[in-house]
Amino acid sequence: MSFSRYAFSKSRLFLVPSSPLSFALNLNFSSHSPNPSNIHDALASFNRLLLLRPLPSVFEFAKILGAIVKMKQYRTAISLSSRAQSKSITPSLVFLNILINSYSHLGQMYFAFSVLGKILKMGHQPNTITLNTLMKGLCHNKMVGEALSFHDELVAKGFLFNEVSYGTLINGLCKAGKTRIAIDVLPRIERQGIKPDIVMYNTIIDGLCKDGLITDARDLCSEMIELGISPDIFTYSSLIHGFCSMGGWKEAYELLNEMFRKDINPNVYTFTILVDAFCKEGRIIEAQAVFATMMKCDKKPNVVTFNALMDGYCLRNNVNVSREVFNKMVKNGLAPDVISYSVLINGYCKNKMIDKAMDIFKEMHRRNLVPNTITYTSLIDALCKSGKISQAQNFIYEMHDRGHLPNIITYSTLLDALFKRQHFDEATTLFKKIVNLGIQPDVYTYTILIDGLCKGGRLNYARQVFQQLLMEGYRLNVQSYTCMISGLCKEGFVDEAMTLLSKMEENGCLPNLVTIETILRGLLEKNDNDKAKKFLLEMTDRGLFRK
DNA sequence: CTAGGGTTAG
Repeated sequence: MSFSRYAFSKSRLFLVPSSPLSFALNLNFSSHSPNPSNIHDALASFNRLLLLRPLPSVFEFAKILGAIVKMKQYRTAISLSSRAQSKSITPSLVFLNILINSYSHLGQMYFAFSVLGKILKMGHQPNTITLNTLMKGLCHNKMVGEALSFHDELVAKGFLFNEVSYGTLINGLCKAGKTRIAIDVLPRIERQGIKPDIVMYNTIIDGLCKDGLITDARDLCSEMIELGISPDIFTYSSLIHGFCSMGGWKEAYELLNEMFRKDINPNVYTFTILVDAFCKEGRIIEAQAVFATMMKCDKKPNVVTFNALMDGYCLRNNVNVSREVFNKMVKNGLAPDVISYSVLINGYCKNKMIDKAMDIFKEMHRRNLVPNTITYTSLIDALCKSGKISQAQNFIYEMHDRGHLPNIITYSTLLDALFKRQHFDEATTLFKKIVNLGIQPDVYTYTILIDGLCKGGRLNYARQVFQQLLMEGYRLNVQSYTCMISGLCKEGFVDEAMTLLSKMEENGCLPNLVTIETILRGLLEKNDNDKAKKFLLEMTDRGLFRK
């Protein structure tokens, strides 16, 4: 795909959204801060500049725009830039680069590229920052392939990229789940005389950790060290995160000690990773201890830290304490975000306190926070589970209206609800609808489907789906296999269930206690007591009852 | 005054 049509598009396409009312002339002549640190000061400075005669240079305007973008107020940056331009400020390259960044953050890549068009039309030469910003925008908006073609197109025209360019592309690839391709980038850029640096290595190390390939991540880290690049706080945070999420507490602890030895002090990221990891294991006491240590080290917890802790309490069904943590965060001067509210809503929902959840939902509206697909999904799940299907349906409509479309998790929730309420035909129809919408079912969806079909007396249909998935080599998990095994046992096909048990192990999926119990029960129900005894002994010998 | 890496929710 070529981007030339973006780059050379007519400037009439350069439409700017209308200015938000929020900054209706905030003229504050007394505050004379050259580096505004809050949005009101920034707006005031900008307005002041616009009133000066002669008009200050574009440099001054770009400086404020840069500060506004650092505060993530992209819409404001865009509005201000169009106001400056309407007052006959001629935008500089830096000014326009900032604008590209703002559009990219808002997901408006078409406008971002029309700014590139404007740059060319004005006779500016786009610099590496311009192009890197565009590539980053494409990557963040799920267009990594386009970012790569854009890069190739420019290389073909003789443009030279730098370390930041490749750091951007590598990150885009990793975040798109294409870590292997990201790794292949390293030798390729070396041939162009660009040295892989610590950012690129850290990005890939993090990607490998997230793929569960912690050994590969460690190997890559060693490779980096051999090249004379020492791991930094980013490297350690990613590796510690990787180990924690796989239960490798010993290794995580060793890495932490290694950090201390090297005088690399944990920061808010490192601490939050630990708080979160302990919370997810249900070890809330340890999470609290990390939190306390963090304060002692004079590292301030941020919203993310508080959110992780709140979720930890919710996971232990302690939604009231979670709410206290929420209040504590506010007392600490932090502003709860969409995730804080979603965690609380989910906590109340899981405890069947839907009214409380709805109160929080309204409160978040009052704070001008916009619920997203995840927030809605929690509510929909709770409503379905308590039989309030029409209310759940209303939320689905609301999601569409607000542009937060249901995703596979939302649909899986609905599918589960329909099966649990034994609306088998509606459930089957919904599954077909999901596929028709082009939404890829995940392993949870398939498990819900197979389980629902089995329990709905449609074993043959379930079998068919399962066979299909096995043939496609789809990575099913222990729950999926166990559902199918359970369905087979219930209809008396215990031999087939045992064949499937071998099959799952062949496919590298170990049975758990539920799987074994299911088969055992199947055998006993058929009065195959000898077989049951033999099976039990075999499983005991293999140590499958430990843990 | 502008560009790349690590933390949270269903």
